[in-house]
Amino acid sequence: MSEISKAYEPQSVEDKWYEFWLKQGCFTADEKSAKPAYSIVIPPPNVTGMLHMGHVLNNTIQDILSRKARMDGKEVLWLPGTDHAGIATQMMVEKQIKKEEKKSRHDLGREEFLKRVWAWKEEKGGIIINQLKKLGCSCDWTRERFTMDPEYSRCVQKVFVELYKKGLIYRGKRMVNWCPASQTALSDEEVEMKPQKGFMYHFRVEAVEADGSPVTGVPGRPLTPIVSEGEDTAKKSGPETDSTGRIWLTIATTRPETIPGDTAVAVNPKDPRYAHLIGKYVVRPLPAELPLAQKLIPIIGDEHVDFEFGTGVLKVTPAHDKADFDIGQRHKLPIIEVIAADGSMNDLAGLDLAGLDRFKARKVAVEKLRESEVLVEEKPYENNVGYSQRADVPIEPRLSEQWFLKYPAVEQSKACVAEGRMKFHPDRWAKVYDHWLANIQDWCISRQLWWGHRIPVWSRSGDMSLREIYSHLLTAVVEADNYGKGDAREISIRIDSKLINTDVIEFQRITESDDGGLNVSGNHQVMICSTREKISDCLENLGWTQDSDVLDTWFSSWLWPFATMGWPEQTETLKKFYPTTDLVTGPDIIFFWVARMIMAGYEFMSEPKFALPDAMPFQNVYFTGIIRDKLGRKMSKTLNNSPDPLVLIAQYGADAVRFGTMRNAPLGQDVLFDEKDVELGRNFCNKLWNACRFRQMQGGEVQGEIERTLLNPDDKWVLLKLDAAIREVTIALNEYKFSEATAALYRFFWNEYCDWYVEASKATLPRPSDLLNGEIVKSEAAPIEGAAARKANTLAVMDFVLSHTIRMFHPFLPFITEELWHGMGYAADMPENQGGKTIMNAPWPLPFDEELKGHYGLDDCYIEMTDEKYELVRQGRDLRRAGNIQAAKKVKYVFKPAQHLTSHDAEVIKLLLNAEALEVNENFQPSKGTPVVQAKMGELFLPLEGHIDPAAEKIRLGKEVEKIQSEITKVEQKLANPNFTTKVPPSVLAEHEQRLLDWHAKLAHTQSLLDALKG
RNA sequence: GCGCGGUUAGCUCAGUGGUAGAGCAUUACCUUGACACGGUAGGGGUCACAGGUUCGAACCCUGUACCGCGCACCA
Repeated sequence: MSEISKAYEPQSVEDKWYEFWLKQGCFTADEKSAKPAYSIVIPPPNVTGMLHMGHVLNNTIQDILSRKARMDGKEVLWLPGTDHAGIATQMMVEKQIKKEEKKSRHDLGREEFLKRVWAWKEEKGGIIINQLKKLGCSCDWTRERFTMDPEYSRCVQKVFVELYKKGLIYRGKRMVNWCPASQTALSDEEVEMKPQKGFMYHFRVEAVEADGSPVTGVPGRPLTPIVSEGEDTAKKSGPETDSTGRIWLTIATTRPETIPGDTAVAVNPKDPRYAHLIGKYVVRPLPAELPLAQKLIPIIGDEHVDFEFGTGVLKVTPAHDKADFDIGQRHKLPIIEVIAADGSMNDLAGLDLAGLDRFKARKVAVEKLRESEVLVEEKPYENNVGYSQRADVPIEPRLSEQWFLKYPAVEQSKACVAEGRMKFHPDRWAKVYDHWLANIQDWCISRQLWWGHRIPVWSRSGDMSLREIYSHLLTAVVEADNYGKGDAREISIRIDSKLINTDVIEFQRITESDDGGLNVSGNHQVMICSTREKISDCLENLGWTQDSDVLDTWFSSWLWPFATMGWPEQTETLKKFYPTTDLVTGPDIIFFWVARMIMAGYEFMSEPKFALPDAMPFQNVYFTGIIRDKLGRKMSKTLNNSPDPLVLIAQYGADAVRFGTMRNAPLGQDVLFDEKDVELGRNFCNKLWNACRFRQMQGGEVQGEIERTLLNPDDKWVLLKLDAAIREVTIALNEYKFSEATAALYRFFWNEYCDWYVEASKATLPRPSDLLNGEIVKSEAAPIEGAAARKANTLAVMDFVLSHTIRMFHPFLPFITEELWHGMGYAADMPENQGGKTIMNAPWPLPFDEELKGHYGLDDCYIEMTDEKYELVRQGRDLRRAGNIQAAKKVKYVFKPAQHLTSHDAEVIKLLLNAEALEVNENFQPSKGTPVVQAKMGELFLPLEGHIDPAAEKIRLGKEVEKIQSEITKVEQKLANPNFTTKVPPSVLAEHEQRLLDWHAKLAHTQSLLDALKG
């Protein structure tokens, strides 16, 4: 670092070193290494995603952990990659095609559409990876994975087959969460409940006998007037009788558009108001055009009905409500579907509603009820409605044929966290996790999308009628077990056809020919395919068609920790790096991803061949906070409150972005991001840069050896402070407290090293003006003899502190520290693999042991002594201000020491006070009213006749006396309490007594000064 | 409804029973041998509220209020 600029300029430095690291293979993990392993798998970002502040937070933490582990001498694997992100990516490409070509994916067809998505992926897939590189992430890019890589896809297939064979995966017609916008089923986790303002509608229906004739002989209250104002209908509910003696029931609903799908009304059998009507019928008001016979639906009794709620009468729509579906099953009710897949009403909804969107239909249905004078009331109502998280539209509970998974290894997954073998940080998430696991429902894993892993199931519908397909599941599953394994270039296809009572198994073989083609042989025919991907073609030619659905994205990412490492083989990588050490992720995907990965780990890594004592995928999970803007709002595209990290990096440097983010990211709390923090990071880098620049300007080689006999108290002070910082930072990092670690480093480096030590060091470093041809010719601090040695020793201490500090900063600030490590010459001092090549492999600083402390005489008393000296300086500076003396004005102080003062200390005090001179005089007799401060070391005077402002001095001393007195009162009150003096531990008592003495002494002194001034 | 966090300086947050802290912002002064992306010194707090335990509570306990989050959910 011969030429060093005044301010740190990150841009060129960052690119230079990142390229260096890559070229040198510094990030590449060696699975054969003898070093202990440390591993992290990245939470794979969406392949087409762009880096946002959440990624910055997340990946900076992972990088800090990885770099720290390397410095601890571990063999580190940080395995990167991207996720195909089914719905998100498909939606993005569909939107693009719509915009550019005005076509839907159906216009293009499945094959063509998928080509487009792949093309999109090829184009955009590298972006986020490059952005991570800009941030400085030390991922092993040679092992980058994508969840739709061929090898990864085979893992997904194999897992599907295994779970299917175990009976954990099944197909069924069930109520699912249907997203009418993306037209696919969703898992429960993808549904977000949101409060929504709407209306509660009350309408009445007539109770009739099975033949449609009026129910008679039941007394009831008079009919409620249509639209009662300001009264609570619920309280008055119960059957009502009109003037002709007909009986009416009032029903409350928020979804009148589903009335055509009602197949019963339910009351609680214990409800005295209605129980006697069970078995009768009501006339369903919609669709209006149906003949009476088709409008009759039964009144049933079901415990599910809460008679406190609404009117106590529940309309039952089995096709469009989960709870209603269950009631329908219990009572064997017919199911009438009235809402189509796209959220519009179908023909069964009747002439008035058919074709309308569900929300439009709601309004029309209300109108119809009003027209036929059965609408009793319409009042504003807020309830929770499930929204599709991705498309942000209300989901529709819908009956459809889907694939489900009964979660495997649930008990093991619960136990590993409950028993503390796997640790969550902060640990309160363990409770959330446990609660979720205790209540999980089967996972709906099929999606009606095109982009994703297609379900590896073929069915041969052939001549069967549609009805038979539903009741007789017929399945073929491709087994990929042996696929791609060494020389055995063949796979077997097991066609596993399940009828209700019989299993028909046909067995076929596909072998790979030398030219890479595939030969399929079976009991029927032989065919040749040109590529591996043509398996499905073979099957289709044999009369089998593949399920058109794809798997939920999370059904592939739950395999991430081992599918990226070569599973199902027992690879060297798995042997070395599984289970991974740490997982760093946001709590928002604790169920989507973390919990499922744990289950997958236990399910698929428990095989004996993996020889694991515990198959869990990671040992620690660190949950980051959610990153918000400085007003506490979530960052979102619509609010436009999310800064582009790359712009910040360009503006402030990657280190600044990292440092600013980490400094503000306490464990377990959301991060309120403010660009000010990045500015702070930049300022800090600049400070680090300039502190090194100062050292560099003193010239000379790196001073390796510290001569213990030449250490002055300031040296010892800073070395002890360094030791404390090493301890503090190391502990904080071990506990994942990144903001504490950065705060401790910041404090040590800025407030201790720069503010005090560097300033004090100037006492032993001659000014440029004291040098002539490089020789020290003049020094006020000491005789010329020994000055050069003292200077060298100070530089040695600086080099020691800086080389340790830079290393501790490296995980946080990788670029600037690498630059300084080399520039300052510290790299040259180290063995090749211990930091000689790169700071990445330099050893993490260890706290000093007793031997080292003893050797250098680092006794804690130097902290105390030196703190007293600095306290004196602080007070002396205050005198200057109290006397209204300009900071730049050189003044002379007089010090009356309590004990002997070394010439070194005198020089330091003089320098730190920015004094023209410091006269040390044990017998100093100040003139009356000379400003003075009293410290443990002695009294410091500022004898500047003519410059003192007696009035200002009086005010200052007056305030001082006041403050001291209030402190005295506090302590005296405590000591006056007999309970205190008798019950308190002796050390605390002694400390209080000493404190009181100190305050009294100070008071006496200050008071005398004040009196002198007055007199 | 159940559960989990939070409430400390203008802002963002540390602070596990014994003298209330940091950064930013703010005020005054200062371009002093590296750093104005800097230096020095200040001002600023009934630690949400109410009880309790204790010689002593920001800290432990109980309750309340408000903010945030998760889970469940009634038409």
